[in-house]
Amino acid sequence: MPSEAKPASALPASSAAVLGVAEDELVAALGGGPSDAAETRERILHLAKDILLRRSFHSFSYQDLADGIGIRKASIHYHFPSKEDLGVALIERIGAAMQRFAVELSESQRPPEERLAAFFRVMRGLLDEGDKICVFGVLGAEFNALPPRMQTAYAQLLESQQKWLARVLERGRERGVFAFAGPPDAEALIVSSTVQGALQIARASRQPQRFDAVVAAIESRLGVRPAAAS
Amino acid sequence: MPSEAKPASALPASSAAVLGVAEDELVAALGGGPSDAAETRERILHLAKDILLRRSFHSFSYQDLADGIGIRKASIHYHFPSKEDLGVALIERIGAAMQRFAVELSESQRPPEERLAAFFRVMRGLLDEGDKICVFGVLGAEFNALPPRMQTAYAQLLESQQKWLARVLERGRERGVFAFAGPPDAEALIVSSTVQGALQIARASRQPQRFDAVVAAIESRLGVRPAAAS
DNA sequence: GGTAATCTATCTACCAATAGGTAGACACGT
DNA sequence: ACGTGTCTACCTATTGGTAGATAGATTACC
Repeated sequence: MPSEAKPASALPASSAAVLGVAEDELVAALGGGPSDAAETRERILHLAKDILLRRSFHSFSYQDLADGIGIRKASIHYHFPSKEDLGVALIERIGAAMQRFAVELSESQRPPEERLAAFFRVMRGLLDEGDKICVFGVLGAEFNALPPRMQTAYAQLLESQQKWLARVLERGRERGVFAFAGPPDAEALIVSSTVQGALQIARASRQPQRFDAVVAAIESRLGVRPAAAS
Repeated sequence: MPSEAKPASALPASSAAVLGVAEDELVAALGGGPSDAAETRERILHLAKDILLRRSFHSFSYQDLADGIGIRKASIHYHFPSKEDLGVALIERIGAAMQRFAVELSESQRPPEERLAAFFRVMRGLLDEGDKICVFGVLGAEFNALPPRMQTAYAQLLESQQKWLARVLERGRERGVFAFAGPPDAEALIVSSTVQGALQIARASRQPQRFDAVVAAIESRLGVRPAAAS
C-alpha cells in the first residue's frame, strides 16, 4: 500500500476558463475539501481542459493528468476508457459551460451589447489566465488529426456557438445598438473567426493587447456605442 | 474571385501552397524521377509541410515521413537530426516562400488590391488543396507545446507577415483603393486574425465557402472595389 | 443484526506500439 | 581514401490501453 496520505493538491481556484466558465462554482458546490473524493472525474476534466487550452490535445498524455492530479494512470482510464472519450467529454463539458454562460446572460436580461462584451471578456480572460486560447482555435487547428467522435462533437459545438452569436448580433441590430449589413450568421462567422485568430496571434506574439485592439476594432465596426453601463 | 484569367505571369494560385508557394516548381525542376536522389531533403520538407498544414506538428512522426517518401527513418534524421530542426527548417522554408511570393508581386508591380487578392487566393487554395490551413493557424494553436526554437522562428515569421500585410494595406490606402481608419498594422492584424480563424472554422465545418464569405466581408469593409481585372 | 454478495474506485503491474534518436556498416561517386 | 547518403539494427522513454488484485462502501438475504 502506497502512502494514502494524499496531499490532494487543491483545485486551482483561479481559472474561470470559459467556454469553461462557471465550473469553479461547480467544483466548489460539491463540498469543501478539495480531495472530497468522487470528484475525481471533475478533477480530471478540469485539469485536462486546462492543459488542452494551453497546449493542444495531442500534447498531453494520461500520464500528465495522472501526475497532475496525484492519481494513477489506470484510474483515469477507469473514468475515461479512451482518450477519445475524454476528448468528447471535454468538448461536451465546454459546451455545457457555454450553455450556462448563455443562460446566465439571458436570465439576467443583459442587453445584446453587454452579452457581446461578456463574450469578448471571457475570451480575453483565457490569455491572462495562463496563455490559453479558445477551444475552437485549439481543436480547429488539429481538426484533421482528431478522433472521429471529437470531430463531430467539435462541429456541433461550433454551430451552436455560431447560432448564439448570430442571435446576439441580430437582437442588437434590431434594437439599434449594432450596425452591420448582411445576415446575422455571416456577421457571427466573421466575429468568431476574428476572435479565434486574434487569440492565437496575441498569444504567440506575447502581446495580449493585440487581442484588445482587435476587439476594439470589431466593436467599432459594429457601431457599438462605447458601452456606457446603462 | 478565384480563377481570374490573369495574363502574363499569372500569380500562382493553385498548388502554390503558400506560404508554401513555388515549391512544386522546385521539386519539378529537379528532374522527373521521384527518387532522383540528392533532393531527399526537399522531398522531406515538402511532405512534412503537407502533413503539418493538414494535421499539425505533433500529429506526425519521422516514421510517417519515412513511409510517405519510401525511405528509412534514419535517413530523415540524417537530414534533420531532431524534430525541432525539421520544424525550424519548415518554418524558415515557409518564410522563404512568403518572401518569394512578395517579391513576385512586387516585381510584377501589382497594385495593392491585387496583392491582397492574391493573398486571399493563396489562403483559400489551402482548403481546396487538401484540407489545409495556414501555418500561423496550425502552429499558433499548439504554440505552447512547440520546441523553443520553433517558437521564436514562428514569432519572427508572424511579424514579417504582419509587416508585409500592413505595407500592402498602407499603400492601398494611399492610392485610395482601400479605406480604413486606424494605423495599417492594426488593420493588418485584424485581417490576418480573421483569415486565420476563418480557415479553421471553414475547414472544421467542411464549408469552405464560409471562408469566401469572410473574405468578401473583409474586402467590402476595406472598400475594395469589386476587383475589376485590370 | 450479521453475513455474504456486489459495486465503486482505486491500485500494481503489465502490454504492444510508437515516439524520437543513435551507432555503425555499406554503397557509391569523386 | 573520402565524403555523402542511405541502410540495418538497435535504444530508451513514452504512448494509450488492459488485467487483475484490493479496499471500502452499499446492498441483499436470511
